[in-house]
Amino acid sequence: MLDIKFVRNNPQVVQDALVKRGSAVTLEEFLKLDEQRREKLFIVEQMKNKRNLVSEEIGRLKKSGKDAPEMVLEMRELSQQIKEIDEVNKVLEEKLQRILLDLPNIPHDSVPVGECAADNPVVRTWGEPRDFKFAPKPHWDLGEALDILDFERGGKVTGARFTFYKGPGARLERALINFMLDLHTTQHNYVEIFPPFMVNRDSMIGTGQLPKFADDMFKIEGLDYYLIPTAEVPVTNLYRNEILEGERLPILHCAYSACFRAEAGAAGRDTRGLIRMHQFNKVELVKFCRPEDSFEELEKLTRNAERVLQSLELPYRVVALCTGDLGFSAAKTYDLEVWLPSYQDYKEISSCSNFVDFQARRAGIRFRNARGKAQLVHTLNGSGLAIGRTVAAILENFQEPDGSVTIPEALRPYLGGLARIG
RNA sequence: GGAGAGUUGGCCGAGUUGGCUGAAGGCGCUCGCCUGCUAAGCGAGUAUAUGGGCAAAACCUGUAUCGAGGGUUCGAAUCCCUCACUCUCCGCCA
Repeated sequence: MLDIKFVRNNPQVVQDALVKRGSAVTLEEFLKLDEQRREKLFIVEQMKNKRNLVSEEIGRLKKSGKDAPEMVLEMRELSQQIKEIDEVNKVLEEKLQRILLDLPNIPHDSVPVGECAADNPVVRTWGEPRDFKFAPKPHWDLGEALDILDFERGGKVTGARFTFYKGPGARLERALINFMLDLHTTQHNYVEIFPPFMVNRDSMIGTGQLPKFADDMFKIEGLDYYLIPTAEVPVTNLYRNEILEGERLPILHCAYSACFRAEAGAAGRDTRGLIRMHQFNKVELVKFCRPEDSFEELEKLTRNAERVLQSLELPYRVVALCTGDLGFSAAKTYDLEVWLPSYQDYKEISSCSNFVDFQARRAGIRFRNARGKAQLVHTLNGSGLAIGRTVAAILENFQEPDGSVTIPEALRPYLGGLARIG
């Protein structure tokens, strides 16, 4: 959420940002409502001031044994008027709040201007896509042939975009989770969190999923709880409505969680394999830091996520999301894209973002600055990494002509020394 | 699921015959004084949000906030209703 005062005083800056994002939203309605609200607020607060003063006076008179029926009568009427204006104001406030909650973050100055993913500049590339001397298979074929992935039964037992991992496949998934958590906790100083996989509405609003993206989420029937689309939600909301001691910053957390996404609007995309599932596993990195440090922390966080791909010897590239492709809450985002032979392309496996104070304002996450004043923190997060897509990348990039798959060296200790599947 | 108790400032904890209580007292913290050092002592300060003064900072000022929402009242931390959460006992369960 943007600062209401900032929007009020810099409407053109906000409007320009909306245009750069490719949004057609205008601020006219907001500015009009805001003006109305402040006008009414000023009036009603003066009325309340009068009521407070007169009520005190009535109290004093009563204490000294006197009565003041005409004052009571007058105040009764005033209170009625206050109530009416308060109701009007409440409606105005709700409208304003809704508009504010639906406004996306302002892209940072360093974000390239562009319309869509095709405009995302490549920042750097690591590793070389392997030159296969045979026709490489897609991971879904490899997985089924090796009997480690079972999409068909996933469909039977639950539905489309669900799968079973089996035998060494299941262990590979588990190994990757442990490998990544160990890497980030022991090498990068993140403190591990194991979060709830369901959260309440306030948490979803805090990180920006609600109210705008309700269709992307699975909601628990009969409760105001949602399955988390990423561990970012529970972990960022850990400190919702708290004022943190400044010395604690930056706070670094990593968390494994299952992630649940409705994938509304993704019908027909990535229908085969592990790439786009309703349920997938992910290790997430989350940071809370001082405003002045956040862009440097984003660079570090991105490097931390890259380290996973490097350790697994998976070729990848880093792209900077352009203004048109930037997520709703983000001020700046780097995507890590891993090479997938089946796509003959790089495919997103991690998204690392700086949200500046956008989430912190929604979630009320603050710290005490040097002057002892409460100030909003900056929040960041990034996948470190998506597990399912990592499995896909390993299967495809490390496949052998006979259909077996070599396990990257770094991962073998987590598989009891296993060097090859199949 | 059944029964009971509770939810006040960074923390502890007063306040339940409604009326200068944004909130006593204590602890903690900050600054100052004092002091060979430390400790103790003394003094002052110490919430957040949102409006106005003003374009902004400092500052001044209004309003709101005692789990959340609603009600009664001239006036609610205090009375009433609904909900959430925490704790204890019972039941059930991994």
